[in-house]
Amino acid sequence: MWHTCQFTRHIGGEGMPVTAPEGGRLRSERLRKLKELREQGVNPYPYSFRRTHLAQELQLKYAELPPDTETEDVVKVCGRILNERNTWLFVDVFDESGKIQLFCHKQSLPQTDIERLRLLDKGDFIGATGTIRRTKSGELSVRVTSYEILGKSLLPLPLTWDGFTDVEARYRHRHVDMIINPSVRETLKKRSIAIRTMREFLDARGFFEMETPVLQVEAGGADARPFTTHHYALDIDLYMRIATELHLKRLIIGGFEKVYEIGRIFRNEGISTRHNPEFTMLELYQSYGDYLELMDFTEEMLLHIVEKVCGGPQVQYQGTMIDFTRPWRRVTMRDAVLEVTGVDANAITTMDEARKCAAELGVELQHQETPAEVINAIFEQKVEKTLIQPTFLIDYPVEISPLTKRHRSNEALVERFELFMYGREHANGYSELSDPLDQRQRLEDQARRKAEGNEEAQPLDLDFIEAMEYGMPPTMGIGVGIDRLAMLLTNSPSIRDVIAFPTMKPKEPEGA
RNA sequence: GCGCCCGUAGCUCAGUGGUAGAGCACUCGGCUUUUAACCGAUUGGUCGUGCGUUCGAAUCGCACCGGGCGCACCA
Repeated sequence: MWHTCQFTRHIGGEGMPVTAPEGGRLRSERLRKLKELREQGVNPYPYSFRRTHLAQELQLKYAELPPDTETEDVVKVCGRILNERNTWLFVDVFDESGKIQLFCHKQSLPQTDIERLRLLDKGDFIGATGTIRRTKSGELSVRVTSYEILGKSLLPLPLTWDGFTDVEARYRHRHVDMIINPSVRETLKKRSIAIRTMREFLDARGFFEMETPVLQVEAGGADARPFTTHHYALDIDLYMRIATELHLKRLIIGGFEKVYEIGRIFRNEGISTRHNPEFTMLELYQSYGDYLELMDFTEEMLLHIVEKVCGGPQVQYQGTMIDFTRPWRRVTMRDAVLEVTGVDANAITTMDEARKCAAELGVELQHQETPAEVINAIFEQKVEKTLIQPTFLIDYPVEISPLTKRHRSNEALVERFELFMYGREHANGYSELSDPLDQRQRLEDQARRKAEGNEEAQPLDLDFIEAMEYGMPPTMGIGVGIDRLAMLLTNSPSIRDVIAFPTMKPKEPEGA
């Protein structure tokens, strides 16, 4: 797309020389104005501006000021010009808080300043000094007595009546998207507040935030394909982490009793409205707790965040009310599958029975080796989408949970839950396996399967197993997908909406 | 990885085999000291890229690039 190429060339900054492209007429106009400003001795990129008020502060402070009223209150405001009317008589300036109108009348401004207005463009940053007034038509304004350009823009913003809606252009030029579509900033602000609230919640309970390695020799702790990278000095390939689990548990072994990390995770898998190759996950571990206590803890934490960000225990997501009021439903995997499909996991003991059952339900199978894994596949393909309100699915088969403690009353199960909302997995928690001999056996089993070609089976992390042999307390641990939580809290249909700069494939092939 | 759909001016979109268009934006002019998203004129395009079919391709075919949605994988 030609227009995108132009953006890429000038904003994308892919190391290409910045030359005026063929047809860069709009940009040329602005370069002309920039030159003219400099010739007049005006620095189009000055160093600072000290404002007295944000736009929103003025709107609140003068909310009662009646129309067609002048004051002598002098203020200084600054922001980006996004609209202009009546040949720069009225100028709409936006700062982070909102809009304030500038009133640039020749009675208040020197002639040179009036003439210089024609060198401004929509998109420029401006700082203005003047008195507060409300116009006849009711718009709160600053009657400008002096102004200065704070940053000249060279590229035109898509400030048209039709808006800026091209999805690809919006994601590739997110800074433009944020300027044109304020909801983008609102969404990212809510995400930020959610994460801040989460930190405050955990810090208030005595947790320590930790930072564990991103670059790893073996990427363990989850079932996923990792990214590979290379360290030149050591001349070794390294993996980007797919989870923080194993290192955080080593911190538990090392004597920390409450730790968490809110960190970027990298998984080399498909991209969709619910998956970005890099995403953010909270993982937390607490000694001496089990998965039952952890479910209570999770309810409390997420409810707190929802109330803080959304003002109540309920959120409207894509037309569906999600209610976080405690307690949340807890259902075993066996019961959930039984309810939806009529299949009783306990009645299926052989792979032949399991395969037949899956085929009847139209469930596709891949690496499944045991009936339990087939039941899990049936759950994922048939039951998961039905879990709309917050639901803890509990008691998973041992085969698919190599890091989880066996169920206290059933050897074939583990003490694990996953939290589902709107048919999507949002969190995964369990009573952490702390028996080193059991752990070694289960990871060896995973390693065998990896060797047999299952790329998502977990590797054998000998450092981790050795650490556990020094002794590990009973521990509860959970991972929470921050991006998906942010989607729910902001009613965002795509994960890309809650990520400032989502992963995009380059427009041109490498080396082109 | 698979399926369906999309890519035309800075933005939003028409045009589906016969001279590349509209609105907004930009530039110039007009009018105007309280709203101009006005009026007039101008300007602006390798029609995503390439190869074909054809007298003639934005339009039809094939391949490729990029994107959206759904499926799969997962969080």
